[in-house]
Parts: sequence; C-alpha cells; structure tokens
Amino acid sequence: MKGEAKMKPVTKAVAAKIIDQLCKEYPDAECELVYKTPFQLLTSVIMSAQTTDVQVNKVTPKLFAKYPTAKALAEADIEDVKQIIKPTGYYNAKAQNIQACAQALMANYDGEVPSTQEELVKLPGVGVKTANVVLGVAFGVPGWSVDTHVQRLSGRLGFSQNTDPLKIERDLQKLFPNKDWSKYSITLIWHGRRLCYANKPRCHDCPVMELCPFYKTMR
DNA sequence: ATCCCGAGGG
DNA sequence: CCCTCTGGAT
Repeated sequence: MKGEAKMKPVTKAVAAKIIDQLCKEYPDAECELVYKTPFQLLTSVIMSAQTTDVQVNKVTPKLFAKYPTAKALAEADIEDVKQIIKPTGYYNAKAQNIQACAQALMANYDGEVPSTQEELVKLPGVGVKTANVVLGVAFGVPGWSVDTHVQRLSGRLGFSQNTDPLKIERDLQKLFPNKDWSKYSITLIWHGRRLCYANKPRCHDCPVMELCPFYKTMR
C-alpha cells in the first residue's frame, strides 16, 4: 500500500473537476457505521482501525445492546468486551481503548462526547483521524479524515505529494473549500472502496481516469 | 499474500 | 522515524 511513486500535482481547477465528478458518481456517500448516539459512533470509529466497517457493524449490535452508554461500557467486564469485539482485530488494545475512553467521558464530560478536535484527541484510542470522523459525522464540523483511502487517493489523484496524514490534510485544506471537506472525505473513501483499490485498482471503470495522474502512468 | 475509514509506544 | 497489535475478506 505504501511507497507508490509520487504523482504530478494537479491544478486547483483539475482537482475541482475530479472531486465534482466523484461526488456525482457517489451522491449517497455517507458514513456506513451503524450507531444511535455520538458515544456509539465514537466507539465504532475507534474499533474501525485496520478493519472494515462491515466487520465493525457485525459486533456493534451485541456490544451496544449490552453496553449502550459510556456509563455501561465504563463499568463492563473487560474480558466480555474483548470477546464481543474480537472479529474486528486488535481486540486487546481496542477493548482497553473503548473502555478507557468511556471512563474518560464519564470522568470529564458527564458521559457525553466532546465536540472539538482538541478534546477528542485527548481521549484514549482517539487520534486525529478518528476525531475528525466524529466531528464531521456527529457534529457537522467540516474536516478531512485522512485514512488509508484518502491517503492513497490523494497521492494518485495528484492532490498531495506527501505521505504524512497531517501534511496531506493541510494540502487538501488548501486545495478545496472548507464547507465541503467532510463530504469530499467520504466521497474519496467510497471511491477507494469501490474502484480505486490499493491493489489492482479498476482504472478502466473509473469516471475520472482521463483526469487522473496515476492512470496516465498506467498506460 | 495483501489490505482494511489507526493509535500508542519506543 | 520505526514497530506492534489482530482477525477476516479477497
């Protein structure tokens, strides 16, 4: 996945064309995690590290039926939590993180989820990417969530020549208007999941191949 | 064999 | 910067 050749930067105008075309292709792009509250969303996003949201959605019905709130999860038996979330992978660390996070929410925020990046990233298991997903999806705050898909597609599409997610985020912020950051994040993620795979991307089915620096190197 | 809406620690 | 944590899908 890492170590792809750097693509030529595209102009702002071309970048706008590409993202507009992708938005038309995926008009219904949205967060596919299943949740009922900001707490459940936050917990789901922490568990989504290095797995698919399909995997996460398999364990959350049981997890949230038993532990629907920060208070319930904070008081849960950690071994029971580990067993429930096992199919998502990294279950030892994730169980520790989601419970420690729930306990921090109880201790500092009366069991509610804070709505700033600064507060969110202080929570156990919450990094910039997770914080931005929660901000965008639960609170409507515009932001880029530079996950593995956004990272890969930003390189291929010539949106950024960097590999560090924080630098990519800055490049994307300069390239696109603020109000659309969240929508564009999800659109890139959908495109990455459906067509622009890490391995063997389906370039010949791609709606933006004529504008794509990566495609130009493929032929 | 490689990847999946990463984060923490060294 | 690097490494580790983990299971499931393709």
